[in-house]
Amino acid sequence: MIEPPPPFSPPSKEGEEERAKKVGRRPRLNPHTLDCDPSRSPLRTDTEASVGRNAFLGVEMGRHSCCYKQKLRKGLWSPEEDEKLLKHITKYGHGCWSSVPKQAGLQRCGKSCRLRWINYLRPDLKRGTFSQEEEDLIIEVHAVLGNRWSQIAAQLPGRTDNEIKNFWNSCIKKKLRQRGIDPTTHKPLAETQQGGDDKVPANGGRSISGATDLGLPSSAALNPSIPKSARSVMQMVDKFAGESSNPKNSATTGAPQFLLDRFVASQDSTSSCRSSNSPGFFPLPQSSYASDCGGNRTASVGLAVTPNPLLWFNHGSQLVDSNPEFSCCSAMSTLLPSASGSALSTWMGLKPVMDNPPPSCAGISSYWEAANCSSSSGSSGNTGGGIELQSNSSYFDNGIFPWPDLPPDRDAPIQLQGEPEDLKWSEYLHGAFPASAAIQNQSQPLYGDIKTESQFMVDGLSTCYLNQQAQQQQQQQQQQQASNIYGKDFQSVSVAFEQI
DNA sequence: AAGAGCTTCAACCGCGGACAT
DNA sequence: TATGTCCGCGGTTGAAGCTCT
Repeated sequence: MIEPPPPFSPPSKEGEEERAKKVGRRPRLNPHTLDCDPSRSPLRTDTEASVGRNAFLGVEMGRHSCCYKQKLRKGLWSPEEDEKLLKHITKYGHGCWSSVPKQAGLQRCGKSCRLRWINYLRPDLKRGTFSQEEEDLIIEVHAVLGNRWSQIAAQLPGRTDNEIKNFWNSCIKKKLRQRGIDPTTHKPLAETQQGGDDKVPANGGRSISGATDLGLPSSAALNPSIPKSARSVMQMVDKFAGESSNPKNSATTGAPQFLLDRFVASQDSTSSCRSSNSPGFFPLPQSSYASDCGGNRTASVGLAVTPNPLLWFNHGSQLVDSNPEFSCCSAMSTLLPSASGSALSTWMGLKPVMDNPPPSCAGISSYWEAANCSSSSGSSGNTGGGIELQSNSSYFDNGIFPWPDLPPDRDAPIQLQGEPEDLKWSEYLHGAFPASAAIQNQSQPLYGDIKTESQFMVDGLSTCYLNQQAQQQQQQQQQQQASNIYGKDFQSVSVAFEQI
């Protein structure tokens, strides 16, 4: 039984209002999807796009190749365009993006369609303000990943890289500076200014040095007495070094070293805190960002804030198996439980493998895969780590999204903070775009190789924000999903992993 | 009331990687 | 191996809306 996607939450006016309220302004009126009443719209209508970036453009330097063939629209999307794209992708999946506009009857390039879908129309998008937990998580993950927005976004279900990037640039940066923290280095501004280089740390762009933060020697990673599991981390670091040579990754060059430092530190100093089957706990300094974020918050996820001076990450230990190499990966997942899927697999070139993930790690395992799925759902496989959710006749034979048959809880959007403004997909189908309702009964794929969007990411990290009971329920669901959806992939990847 | 300046964020641009031929 | 195509990512742009004077 394939789980249906989460209910579609179209961009909601209330969400915008909430966001606007937070930033102290009136809600921005977006006539495209927030409100289709053009009388409210200060923006141009579909036929008014004649100036600036909203104009029809012909061939232009730098345009994507698919844009050369015909005059294509640019600029803001009209409600009609949105509806066309939404209907098309909902019905057929996006397949090859370059063919989407043609198939959907849009005068857009595939790239633009992809962007619109990913950033605005995707059913699993969460709208509204960023919660404090999300904000903290962004900061923490940014400290490790740098400006890898897509990977950061993978840690925040329902958020897009663009959204996070904008949020970072417009809000978080400012906040951090106000707190005396350099948003680039995540170090105190005074320190970075003294160093004379407030943009790029002297260690080659390392955002955070765990050893430094902990007052530990960064050379600890080179300690010959470190256990095998830590050495395998070093191997991963070595592997990462290749990637870090890429200038684009310079901002995060030190992340694995940072992980390694902490791993070693944990091996050295936390033995009394370790469980028998856990390779290590990772002490992290108290988030310096949490100071004015309402001190009582206690997040249940690794990269979140805690009132304690040190964060101790315990992933439940059942994830760890007897294979020290794997244990090492598990340890990494402990440190970065949410980053493990996309980030770590990218860093390390490894994928987590569990043939039969135990309940305790079902959420993680499904997340790992789901994160990749999410981040590369539109990919043609070039990420190497993602699992493509190819369209399957079984998906379509019964209708793409058979939500009317869902039990009530299936219709409840998974929300971090509870956002009542989020419309349910079924409501949406009968609301903003009534014509879309017919989609449910139409289901002949156009392509032989369609990447349907009907399987959006399993909401792995959201468990961090749910209460424990809901968390357990969701983990069970995720386990079920993981075993159902990715069972074959687990098996195949498992074989591959054994060869490592 | 007007407009300058600022903020927000949707969308574009260009690059690099993966893949096909 | 070379070339072309496609995709995804991160940086940037600029319109819309807000605040301040």
